[in-house]
Amino acid sequence: MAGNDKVRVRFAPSPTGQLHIGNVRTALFNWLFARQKGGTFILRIEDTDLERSEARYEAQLMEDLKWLGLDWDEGPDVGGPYPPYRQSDKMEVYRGYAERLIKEGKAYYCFCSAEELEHEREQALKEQRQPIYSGKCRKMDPAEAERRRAAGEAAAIRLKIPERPIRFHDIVRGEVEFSHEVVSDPIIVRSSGMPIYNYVVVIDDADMKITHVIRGDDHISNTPKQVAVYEALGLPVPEFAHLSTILGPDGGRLSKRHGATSVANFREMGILPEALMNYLALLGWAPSGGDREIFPKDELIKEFSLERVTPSPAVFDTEKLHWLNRHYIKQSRPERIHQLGAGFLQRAGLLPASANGSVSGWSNSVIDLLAPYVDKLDQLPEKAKIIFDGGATTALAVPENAEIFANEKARAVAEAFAKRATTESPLTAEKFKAIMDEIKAETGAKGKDLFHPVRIMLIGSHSGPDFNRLIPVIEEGSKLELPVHVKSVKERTEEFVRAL
RNA sequence: GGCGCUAUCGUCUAGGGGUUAGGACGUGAGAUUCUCAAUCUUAAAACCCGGGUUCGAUUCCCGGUAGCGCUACCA
Repeated sequence: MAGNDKVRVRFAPSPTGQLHIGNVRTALFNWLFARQKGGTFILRIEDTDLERSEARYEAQLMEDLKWLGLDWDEGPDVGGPYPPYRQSDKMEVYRGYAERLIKEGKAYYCFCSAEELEHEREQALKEQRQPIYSGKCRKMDPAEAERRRAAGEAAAIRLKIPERPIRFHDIVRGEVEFSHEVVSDPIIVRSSGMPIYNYVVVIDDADMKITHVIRGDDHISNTPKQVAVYEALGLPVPEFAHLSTILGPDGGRLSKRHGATSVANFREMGILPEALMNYLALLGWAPSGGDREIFPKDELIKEFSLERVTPSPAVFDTEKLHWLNRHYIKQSRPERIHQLGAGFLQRAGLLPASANGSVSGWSNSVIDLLAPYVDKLDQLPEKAKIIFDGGATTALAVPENAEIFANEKARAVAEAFAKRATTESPLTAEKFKAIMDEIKAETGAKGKDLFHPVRIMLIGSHSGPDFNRLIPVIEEGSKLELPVHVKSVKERTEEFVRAL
């Protein structure tokens, strides 16, 4: 590969399901590499597996990539100089190349039936031999093969693997070598006429002038077959970079049993795209020095380098993702968090589907109050219980709270507060402060002894947001027409005193 | 089974023939705050095992072990 060629990379997913986090990481590394080098990032849809491919997944996948902030320069939707960008639209091309390989004696027809092959395979395994193709049809006279084909016999097409080691260069792993003895003559076209992935991927990459194939390391064992296809076709072999696998906390492949695995999952959880991007970039890559964690998109493009990608597999760490997400929530423009947060509260049935002026203004202050407490935005409804539930009546059922009220002084504080709060309604932050000063003087309680009982009365817990911000939110909410009534300070206090 | 890839704190990683092996998440402690969260300070925490090369290996080489992947007319 000439070093000064313009970088062209691709992300080539199969539309067979939700976009997995491992695949997105592959997309991200391709994209970062392209953007940094001023190259081209291509989206190609690999749908030769007609059985499993679905159009809706293709649309979903593009949406997910866009959400994350990845854009492509060429693809099935935007076109480009080397169409088509969907394999199912390209069958004739694959067929043409296959015929050429046969004519040149680099591939041959194979008439072995699936049952026959399966039997051979089992036999080989039983005898502890390498389960590779016997090469039976490889020796067949081409004229004989043509006769059988003309007679209507179905045949797959196999590529002849040359009898020498196959080597390729991998940016992440260095030189990789496979003995030809472990590589079967691969089928490149099924007897049905449908070409096979290991074959079409090469043709597509070559046609699209891909310079760097960056993909998951589950493809590493397929690479010698693909290199053989490049060589048979006389096409330049690109650079490879095989990215390590993302593992679950138990060391197994990250899968559904570990929880969220698709981009859609993370979006629905209220993970911000920039947090996910930052986190994913740090999985298997680190900047020189390795002492920096926060990387917004632009910084990532600037700092990223394929040479610094780690070859070892990485365990997905939700805690660290959450840490980054909290960081980006704080960094975000408030309006953005207001909008996203309101969506979560609406879906939880806490806010009306369409909020008018005063409700949406209030919703914003609720979100401002609670957002600093969440790892991800879908925790907002749970945190909002202090506003919507109040918890005054159930508060004493919590042993920790009951213990606090076992103290005479705490009861005195509660009663003193109730006396004033029920007459001063609605309560403001200023009046609240004045009341607390009075109670402090009257009961002699201060610090935790003073504030804990009051907080428990109001939100059912001795810890929570600053009173100065909490009180106005409660009082304002109590005046609004909402799907779930927000109890005023007065209501909460009265209810609590009755329960005491 | 064969082949391949991988191996630094619990996790993500930096580093590299001689280092107090660095940072981050998480965890513990402290400061601050009415409380919690946040923030700041601080502590504990790692070079898989065995050989070889070397004056000296965690670092280079070989082997083992473990994990993962591939071993399809799936992608």
